[in-house]
Amino acid sequence: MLQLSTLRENTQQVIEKLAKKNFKNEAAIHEVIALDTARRTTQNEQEIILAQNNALAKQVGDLMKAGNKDEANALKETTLANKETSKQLGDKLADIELQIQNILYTIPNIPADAVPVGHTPEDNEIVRTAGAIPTLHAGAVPHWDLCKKYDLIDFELGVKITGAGFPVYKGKGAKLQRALINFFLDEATAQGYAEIQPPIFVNEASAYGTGNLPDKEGQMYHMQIDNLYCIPTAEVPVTNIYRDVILKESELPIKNTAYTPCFRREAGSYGKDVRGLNRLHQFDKVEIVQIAHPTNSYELHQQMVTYVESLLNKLELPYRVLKLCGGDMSFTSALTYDMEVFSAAQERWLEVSSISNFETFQANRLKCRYKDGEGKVQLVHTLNGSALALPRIVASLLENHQTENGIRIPQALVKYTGFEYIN
RNA sequence: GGAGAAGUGGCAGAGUGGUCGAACGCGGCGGUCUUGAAAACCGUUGUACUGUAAGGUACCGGGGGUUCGAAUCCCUCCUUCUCCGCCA
Repeated sequence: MLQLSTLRENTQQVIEKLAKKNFKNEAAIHEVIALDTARRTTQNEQEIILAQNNALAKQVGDLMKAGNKDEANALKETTLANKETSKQLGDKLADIELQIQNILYTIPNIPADAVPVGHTPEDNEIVRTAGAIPTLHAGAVPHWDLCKKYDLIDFELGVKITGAGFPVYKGKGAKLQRALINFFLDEATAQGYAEIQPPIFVNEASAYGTGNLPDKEGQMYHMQIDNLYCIPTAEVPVTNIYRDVILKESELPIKNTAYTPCFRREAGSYGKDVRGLNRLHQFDKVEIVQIAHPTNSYELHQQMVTYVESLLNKLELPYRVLKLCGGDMSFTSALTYDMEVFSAAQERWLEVSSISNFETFQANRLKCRYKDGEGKVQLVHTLNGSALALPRIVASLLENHQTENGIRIPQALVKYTGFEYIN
């Protein structure tokens, strides 16, 4: 959620910058500014009446004490009339505030200057490509065939137990999952990220806090009986730790990492995008989150990218780093890098991580702030990234490292799997 | 799930209808003293909105109500604690 002060003070600039995100609803911005003016007028009117009533109430008290009942009763009439007016103004104020909030929820974050112009994924900027794309042996197959061949992941069994998109990991497939989770957590911890194990269901307030509500209502599983949501990413519970918190400047940056299962309804996905491990309803992910000082958040953002690259290098996977264009970025992000690995048998790039700086957009909604040197309260910057999402890593790992004699486990992972080959 | 008790500032803890944004203490910050530190002493110390400012308004778990006036009374929800039941 953008700050009203930003919209009010830099209206034209904001409109121009939002064009890069294909946001064309200028009217909404003007409307919200007008509503804000109305809000202040109304609030002022109400506060004058409230102040008057506060004074009158004191006088009534004094008169009663003095035994001057008639005069007290006369004052009471004014008070009661004021109360009625104040109530009406209060209702009007609440209505205006609701309208303001509803509009603010529809305005996306301002993209950073570094964000490339563009509308589709084709317009994303390839920052760099690294790692050698392997030449597979004749007869190499996509990961879904490998899963079946080595009995690693059973998709049909998942359908029986739950439904499509809920695979069952078996044997070395299950062990590989556990190995990757431990590997990612250990690496993150070594980089100074404090490990968190959060709840995987969150309440409504948390879902609003990170902006999953109301924007992505239909994308989350919802448990109506207790009004809880299954998290689509650890970002939600971890970032909400800092909801309504005022931090000390010296505490920044806060670095957290968490492994959680993630749940996504993925309504509207179809075809080759959902084949095998490419898109699931339940998957495992290790997330990294930073709560940062605004002055160095972009530096930290780069460090996060470098860190995720180090993971991909250790897993010996070819990857590329994309800087997302305005049209492909998420609603809440100011700058996003996507990491894609090349899945050699499918011969396509798969997104395995998305690393974003939200600047104050999320912090404003979360009310996560810090107190600066002068004692003033300021919004923090929030950042997060996957490090990493498992399914597509597993897909590319199986495909890229397949040999005629089995699937080779990258050296860095062997101490976690306990085996060097899947065969 | 049943019965009872309680939720006040960073913490601890007073306050049961008006003068309470809230005592006292601890902690934090600033200062005096000291070669330095500790101790002691003095001062200061919530958030938001609004206003150029002075100031005003709101907030004592959340929401609603009674009253001229609510931290204080009533309703409701949430949370915590104690006991019982159930249970990985």
